[in-house]
Amino acid sequence: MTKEKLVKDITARDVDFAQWYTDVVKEAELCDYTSVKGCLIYQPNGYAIWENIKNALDKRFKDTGVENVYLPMLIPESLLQKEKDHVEGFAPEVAWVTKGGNEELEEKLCIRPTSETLFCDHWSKVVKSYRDLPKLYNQWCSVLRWEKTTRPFLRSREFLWQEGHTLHASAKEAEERTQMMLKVYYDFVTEDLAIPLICGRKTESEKFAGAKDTYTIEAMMHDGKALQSGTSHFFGDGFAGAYGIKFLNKDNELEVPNETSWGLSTRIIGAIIMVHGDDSGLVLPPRIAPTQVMVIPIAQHKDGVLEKADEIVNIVKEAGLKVKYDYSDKTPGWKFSEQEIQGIPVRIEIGPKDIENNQVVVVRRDTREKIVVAINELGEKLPQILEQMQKDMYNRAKAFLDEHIYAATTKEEMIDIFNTKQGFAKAMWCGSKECEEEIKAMTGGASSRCIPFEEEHLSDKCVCCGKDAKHMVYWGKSY
RNA sequence: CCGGAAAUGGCUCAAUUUGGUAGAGCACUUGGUUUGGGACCAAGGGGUUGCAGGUUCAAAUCCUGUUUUCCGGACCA
Repeated sequence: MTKEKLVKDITARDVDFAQWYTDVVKEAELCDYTSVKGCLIYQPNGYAIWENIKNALDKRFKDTGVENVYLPMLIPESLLQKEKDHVEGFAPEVAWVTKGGNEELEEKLCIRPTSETLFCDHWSKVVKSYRDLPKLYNQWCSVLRWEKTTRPFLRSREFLWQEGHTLHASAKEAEERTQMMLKVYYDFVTEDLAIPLICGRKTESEKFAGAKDTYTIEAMMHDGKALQSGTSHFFGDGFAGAYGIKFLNKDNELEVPNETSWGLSTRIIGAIIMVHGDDSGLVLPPRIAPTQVMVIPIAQHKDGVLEKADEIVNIVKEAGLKVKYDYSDKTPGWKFSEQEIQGIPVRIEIGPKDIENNQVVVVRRDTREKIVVAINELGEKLPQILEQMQKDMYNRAKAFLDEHIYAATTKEEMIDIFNTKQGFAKAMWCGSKECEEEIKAMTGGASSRCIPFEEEHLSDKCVCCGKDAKHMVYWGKSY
């Protein structure tokens, strides 16, 4: 029973991963398409996941002193163009507003692809003194990037995210903040989403447009491809300089402050799907699941079953868990499938046999393990089961990640890894852009994911050109 | 942006090859029987075929354009 495919209409994951992903998104009713390419409707099941991510992450931000703000969605062209690398990086994918009503605008307005420019413009007006620093701002909003290829959650034109922007008196403080926020992402994604990560610094060519350093958390999807799941950038004083932000320090000298930005988007929902999902649909980590427990009565027409189910629902509620029940006249099998497609972490089956024995059957979504629990112990055991499931999900994904990282010391090994295996490679690198490009070409698209904080010494030479190696790099094909 | 496929009730598809007045299954509504892995019977409601032009006595069907989706590639979070 455990391996059997119990949910129809979902393509098997190992048969066609891309189609499986699309099927899960659709069948779990996470989002729906609209008549504008790349702009999605987040349905209740999908939006609720985002709300939970938002709440959990927002709390972690605020614990570090960050305040929320909201800036406009329109940016004048002249403002966008002040930082050269930035505008070059984003120009190909910005959308423009050129008319207001029937009147042509004198200056066209871009719909924000990200808001560095607006934050800088604002700070250039309000920051005067070292006493005004640091600024620790974040905004939850949507941004627009005119993507050519779109996929639900992974790459849409409009997407929801948070963008944090901070301004500091010293480069050191800004660098610390950059790392601090990466750690916030790391903790959140590994602890709450049960997704294991590789993290480190991006190479020069993979950096954010205008950043001095970009740090990243990278997750491995079930098909072995990487998903950049969150980034934290250190800007130095580049943006601040370009936008004329200055402050007087304690010695009454004019200084340019240092800046950071960091973002995580609805893309992470794609990671949850592709790391934890299976042939029956979504599997949500208990801590982030909008509904943690689904109560399904069996033979509900019989006397006392629904009353007992109500009792169970109350016990679960009192245990502090998010619970739903399904008393519709569908068959139990249908209800089981529905709960599984949607990835609700556990269901509770309660029928005449259980009532007789003062018990319920708790079924874990991830393993389908059936656990018989006495009703008087349910309130205590259920949170333990969910917590165990959260841990098991992380450990399974972590084992998968570890098993799919392969070391390479020669070009041949590198090519072999990406031709015959799914996953990441780790290999030494000389630091040149040319080698990154060559590796990408010869492996069929593997790019450098990051230079990890703790590098291993695999050899003395670059895997590509054979010159002296500077760093160990994780490589992978990515979304 | 390049290559391939597709768009027909809410969903999956048929009818397109050979132009002739849209059909099925699922879903939905009502009634009944069921209920420990997607139940069954009966009766019902719902579509000017993605959009815009064109050819024709006649277009879901042929032609042109366009939009969206899916798959693959280049680009990007």
